[in-house]
Amino acid sequence: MVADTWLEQLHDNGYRVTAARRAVVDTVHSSTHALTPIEVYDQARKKYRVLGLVTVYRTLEKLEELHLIQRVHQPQGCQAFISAGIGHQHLLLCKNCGDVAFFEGDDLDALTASIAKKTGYQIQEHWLQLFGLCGKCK
Amino acid sequence: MVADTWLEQLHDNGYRVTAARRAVVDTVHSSTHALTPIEVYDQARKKYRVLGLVTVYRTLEKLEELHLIQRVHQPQGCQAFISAGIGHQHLLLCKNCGDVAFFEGDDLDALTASIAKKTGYQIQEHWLQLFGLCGKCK
DNA sequence: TACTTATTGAAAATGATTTTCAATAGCGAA
DNA sequence: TTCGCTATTGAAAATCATTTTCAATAAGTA
Repeated sequence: MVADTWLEQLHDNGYRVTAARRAVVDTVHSSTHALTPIEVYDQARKKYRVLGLVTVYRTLEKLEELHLIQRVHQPQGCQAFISAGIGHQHLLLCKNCGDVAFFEGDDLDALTASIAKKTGYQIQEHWLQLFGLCGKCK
Repeated sequence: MVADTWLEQLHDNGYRVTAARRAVVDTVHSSTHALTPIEVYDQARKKYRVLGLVTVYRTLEKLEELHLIQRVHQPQGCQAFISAGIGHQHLLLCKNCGDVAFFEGDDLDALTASIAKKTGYQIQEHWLQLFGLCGKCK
């Protein structure tokens, strides 16, 4: 299971690898949908019955801190999480089924330079997210 | 006061123009920072003492519905609102002082075409937000 | 001016998230 | 392998933001 990398990261950062964390990590790692804490809880409990919702919150917090997962912002809410991807990536969300695709290769240098000039801001970061319909839903 | 436009819009859409709504509209309309409901409440109460927090929530809801304000997504949270701007605009936020600038003229057609081809998605919308330091803070 | 009814603020209800706490279990050291 | 320290656990309680309920009030039209 590739989720092992996440467990290693937890361990390497001084966190213990427990059955509860394994269930949460497996669930989030393997999902192509952004999951809310409750959704993670429901799915992870199939793997580890006695899991508590509190532990889901605490584990998501640590995974986010280690940049292994990221919060997904959507019109309906911003409580869902998905894998952080590797390197500088952005998200593309299917408005119909909620599936998430990653992409990279956004070159916004020309745009940010122009905006910096116009606004007088020094631009440091950008958030870019696309919405549409995935191959199956369109 | 230019906020009159927003009051007119409320009125034209069948909503009544009340002292409470005037206070909320004035506050949000004149702010260059994204404000949370509580922040709006605190500021608007200086203009209208008996204002209730519930009315702030209800008024923000209507302003958003009329596309006069928009929700601002940030790492610290997504409860803040700011004027919606006019036409297709994006936000540029100062990480230091929280000031918000608007910009337009993002041409992402080439990017979205390329992403669409790679991912098989049909792209419909994009969210773009920049972070940096404003002229004063940099 | 009068009347209809949208709007109000307070209090209660809800829902999500966080804290508290005693019991348990990881995992490094011996 | 066993031991012991202490991070982690789940349940319950606490907190925080937001929404609903409701009777009193006031906007705006007739």
